[in-house]
Amino acid sequence: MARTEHEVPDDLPKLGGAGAANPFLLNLLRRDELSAEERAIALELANVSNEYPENHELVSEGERAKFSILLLSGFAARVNLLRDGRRQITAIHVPGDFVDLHSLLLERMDHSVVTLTGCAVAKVPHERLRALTVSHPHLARMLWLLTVVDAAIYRRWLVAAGRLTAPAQVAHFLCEMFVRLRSVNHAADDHTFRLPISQTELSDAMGLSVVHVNRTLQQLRAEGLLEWQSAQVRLPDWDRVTDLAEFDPTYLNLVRTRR
Amino acid sequence: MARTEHEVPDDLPKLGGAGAANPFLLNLLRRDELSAEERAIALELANVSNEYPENHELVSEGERAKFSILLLSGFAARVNLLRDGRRQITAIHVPGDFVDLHSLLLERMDHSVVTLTGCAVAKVPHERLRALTVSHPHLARMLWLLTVVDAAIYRRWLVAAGRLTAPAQVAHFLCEMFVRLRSVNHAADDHTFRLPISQTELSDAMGLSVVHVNRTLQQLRAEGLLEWQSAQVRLPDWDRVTDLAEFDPTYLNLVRTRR
DNA sequence: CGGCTCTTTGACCTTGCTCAATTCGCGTGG
DNA sequence: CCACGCGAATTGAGCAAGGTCAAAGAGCCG
Repeated sequence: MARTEHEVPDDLPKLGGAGAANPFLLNLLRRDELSAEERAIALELANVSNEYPENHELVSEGERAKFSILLLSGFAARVNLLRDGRRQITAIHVPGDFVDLHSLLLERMDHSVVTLTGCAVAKVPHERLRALTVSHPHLARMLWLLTVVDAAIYRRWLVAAGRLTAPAQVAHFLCEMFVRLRSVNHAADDHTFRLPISQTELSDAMGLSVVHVNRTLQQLRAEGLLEWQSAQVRLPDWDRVTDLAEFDPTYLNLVRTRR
Repeated sequence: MARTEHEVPDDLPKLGGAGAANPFLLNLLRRDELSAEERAIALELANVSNEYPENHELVSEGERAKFSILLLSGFAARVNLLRDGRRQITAIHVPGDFVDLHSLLLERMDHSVVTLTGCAVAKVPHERLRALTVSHPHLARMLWLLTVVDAAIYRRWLVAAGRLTAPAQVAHFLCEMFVRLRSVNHAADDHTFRLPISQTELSDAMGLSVVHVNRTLQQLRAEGLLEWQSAQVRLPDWDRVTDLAEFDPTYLNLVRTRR
């Protein structure tokens, strides 16, 4: 995880114009170019949308899914429950994430996906996706890429959980959230963004206790690395916070290249 | 992670006959049926093999890979280094694993892959794989599946790291290794298998200190859950060890179904 | 004005870490 | 055959990060 550069690339293209409002398309366009036809299909996949309230189970453990869920607005979490009721959140999903693409290939869900806020989602039938792997291989590779980026994020969370102190781990998470949200135009350049998750949820994601997360946040605040009030987060000192977290955004693959 | 059944399916097909000796083909055949042509291609991918000694860096952090590495024999690890030299192993790969399939879609490697033993590997050019996504969509989906299973394993490691005690975490790892090795015919039905990794490597995978891993192993031994001498591991009480670890093999997707 | 959820605090405990030293297994050269 | 070297496994002692339990504030909505 040696860093060659700390900074988020300041040359993140603004990607205005058609479809820029659609976070899913944006997610793809950050990483490769798409033909007009591919863009049209992507927009169509993200078209029909259902609304769900906070705390709704979008995907249930044990089920055999018939469609994959694309998150258009709101936040969701991948949750694993333990016998004694404790839980681990293995991923936080933000607008534009194809939350449940994995289920296309998994025989049976080994975890559930829950909304953390009200969410608008598109449900894409697996048949449709399977057909795309035949008719549009490049677009299919882009979807594959999304799952591979998910995997890269898991790896980074593993590193953070295994080898960083609590403050560094939390800082790493916040840096990641900032970069991911900014890539879909949900974060401002001054490192401010909306993060509507409770400390309990954060503690489940970090594998820490709520009490310790609370104290960790206070510590980050005291060191001038974090402001967080009523779901508004700001990272006032990006250089120091990325340094503490050993954060290097390479793993997010926010680079346009042939895939 | 509620378990519906602890046991590894005892009906794991033996999958004898042509190609059964090839762990990569086996890995695919455990999860779906393949046409004769697909089987031929899979065998061909796993054909030309290079040998590397222990502790060889197969993939280096920062590089732009031009081929993916398929592991035919031996053990390898995905490694992330931290600034201070500490490291986290995010995955252990066993024979048959398409270790580095992820690099097909990643722009630049954010971690390295290192052999833990002598290894025989096949290097598959990315061009070849990209062509397969066009010419053989189903086979491509099977490769996609392999990366999605990798992701499922990461998630499970996250749960174990975040919410299990050290003994349970280590036990979970050993259960997983057993099931994965058995699926490529590298483990016996009496829960014995060869696991040529040092306690230091295990500690890097678990995110624990070597000292603590050593004590944890002693504890598992004392409780009659583990025998481990000179790279031979045995789990004498499968029911109790899966219970301790809350191990449920569903996430490994060792089920033949349409993908 | 409750009632509810989320955040914060205090006190105390325990898991797992660090540092440092032995011991063991095993291959090598004498 | 045996001393030596070396990496890996093991042990001991003391410490610290993070957990648990329980209670007290804060913010928000009906």
